[in-house]
Amino acid sequence: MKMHIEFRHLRTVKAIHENGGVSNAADILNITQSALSHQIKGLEDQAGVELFVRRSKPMRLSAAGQRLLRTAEKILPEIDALQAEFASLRDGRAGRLHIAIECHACFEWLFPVLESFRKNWGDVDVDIRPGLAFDALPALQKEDVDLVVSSDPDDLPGIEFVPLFDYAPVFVAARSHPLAKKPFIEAKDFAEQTLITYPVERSRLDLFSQLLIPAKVEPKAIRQAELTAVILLLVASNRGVAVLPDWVVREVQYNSDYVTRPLTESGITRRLYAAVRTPDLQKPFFADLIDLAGKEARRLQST
Amino acid sequence: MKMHIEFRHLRTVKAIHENGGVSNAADILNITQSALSHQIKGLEDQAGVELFVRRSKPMRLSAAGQRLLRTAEKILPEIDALQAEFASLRDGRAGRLHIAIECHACFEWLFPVLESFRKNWGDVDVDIRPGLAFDALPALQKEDVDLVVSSDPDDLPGIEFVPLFDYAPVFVAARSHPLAKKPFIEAKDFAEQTLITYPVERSRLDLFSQLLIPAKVEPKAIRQAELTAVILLLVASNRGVAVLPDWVVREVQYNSDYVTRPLTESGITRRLYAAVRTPDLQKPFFADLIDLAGKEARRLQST
DNA sequence: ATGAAATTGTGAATCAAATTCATAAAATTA
DNA sequence: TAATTTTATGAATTTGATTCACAATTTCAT
Repeated sequence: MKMHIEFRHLRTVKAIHENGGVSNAADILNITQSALSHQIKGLEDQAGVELFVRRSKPMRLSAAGQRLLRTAEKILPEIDALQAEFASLRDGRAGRLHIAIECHACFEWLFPVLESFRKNWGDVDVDIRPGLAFDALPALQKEDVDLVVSSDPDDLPGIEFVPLFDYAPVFVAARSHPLAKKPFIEAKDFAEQTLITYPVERSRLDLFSQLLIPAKVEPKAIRQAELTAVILLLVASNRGVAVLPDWVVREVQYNSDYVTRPLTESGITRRLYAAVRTPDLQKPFFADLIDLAGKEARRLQST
Repeated sequence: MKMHIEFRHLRTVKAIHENGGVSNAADILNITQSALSHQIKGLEDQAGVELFVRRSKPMRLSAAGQRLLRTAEKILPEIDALQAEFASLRDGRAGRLHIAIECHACFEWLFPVLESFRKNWGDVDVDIRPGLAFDALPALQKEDVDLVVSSDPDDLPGIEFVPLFDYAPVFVAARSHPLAKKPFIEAKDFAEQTLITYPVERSRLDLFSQLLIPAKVEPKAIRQAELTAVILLLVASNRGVAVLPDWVVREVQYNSDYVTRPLTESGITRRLYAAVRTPDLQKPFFADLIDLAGKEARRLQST
């Protein structure tokens, strides 16, 4: 015996309870009284349980019926919420914006951006997803995430790279460090240095991809630190040197015992992109986020 | 545009997610792949939202689809639980046993009965419902409660009165009370007494219905107390006299400064009944409760 | 009380929609 | 590139929910 409870049944039971009787419920539900009668009979037959007491005329819920009502009152709002969310998802007021950041320092500017974003778009499900920094772009294609902050644009089908802002990776060392005397830093200068980096593979560090790998230079040692503040602390106390985006160093002034120098005589410039699926660019809250990100970036640059 | 999400859709989405793809899901659900394809298309059309990403071949849930999955995983167990409860309700392992007690002192023996009952019948929803002591029998007929403990059997259609045990309402007074000298108490003895009773209408007190109303005797004063222990306390300190079931006085020996005397020379005997709806008598846990109640009553009587 | 009104139940007919069948189209794997 | 797997589609079929018409109860009013 297979039982087939459907939403229709839950709505019926709820309506009968709230309006006292099948006839009234039928009016409310825009359906025939006969239909409800058949419906209830079918449900009771299949459940093998009496859902209503028929002693008195406007019939009432039995104990089992009341149990069913409890479930109905738990489930129906859940579905209504879902419908509402789909509706506002259709007209662009709601959506999901799960962000993966390849650029390890980007928390710094992303956080304030998301704060103001949430004020405008309360129905958008915002999240930052760390831990998948490696293959973020495949995840973007698979809709596991919705936006990737990256500085390595790639020509992928269905993926758009929107420029956010430019920055310069700069050399950071303690004021007392020998290299602090140089006006700019070159690849070979790193050969004898202990380098402090974020704990990511070197191909995704600007210093390596732009300078050291092409020049085939290897630092004397590499030490890794998770947090920007810790890196700067280590640098200031002369445990090594680092390369960080200029705006990071400018923003996080925990300590002034270090100096910054450009990389190479002309300086290196990098560009940060927001990678999104092409159709998502139409969605208003994506446009708004990218707009906000640009503003925040400009604010940081001018500090 | 009317959208029609059904349980079928929730199960489909869940199956596609868990088995990776429509084909596998179709096998699991014992349905054609074609049916699922149509089903999904219909759902996406009506919801106006893309539920799946079709870039790669075993197709995957989109962001919106994942939202739907969350609801599915919340709702489906709810329905499964309901079905399970109906199933065990069918074969008599589960049910509801909401008890109304007209007899105010009956908490005393009912509580230990329910304690052991719960051990045998964990799936039965047991409750004592105070506050509707007045029209408990109509509530029984309407299935608002399932058992009424009463000492006034009535010939109602569909209601059965099962005898539980006999008891004698006895007179209780302080040892120093003048009436303590009498071997038994008569109606006229109450004329000059302050009577302490439970706070219920007098027609439902044994003393009035069996003795005072027929004899047209009115006590000098009436004072009400909620708890048996308090009544006995008041009696012991000579604030008045009371009439209580014999087993209550025997059980609750808070204080030995009072004596009991029979009402009338021959004593009054009353019988307590469990009123239930006739069909419920077939249910095994009803039989068990009545059995347990009898045992407990006998235990009390022999104390 | 007794007819009138309202409420619920039932079988046959109807109608809507879910599923199947038979293929095609597209993607993945060997 | 062929073979296999996965998904999509249109027409036919089947399922089952709803309506219609009317019967059976119960409640309400006078």
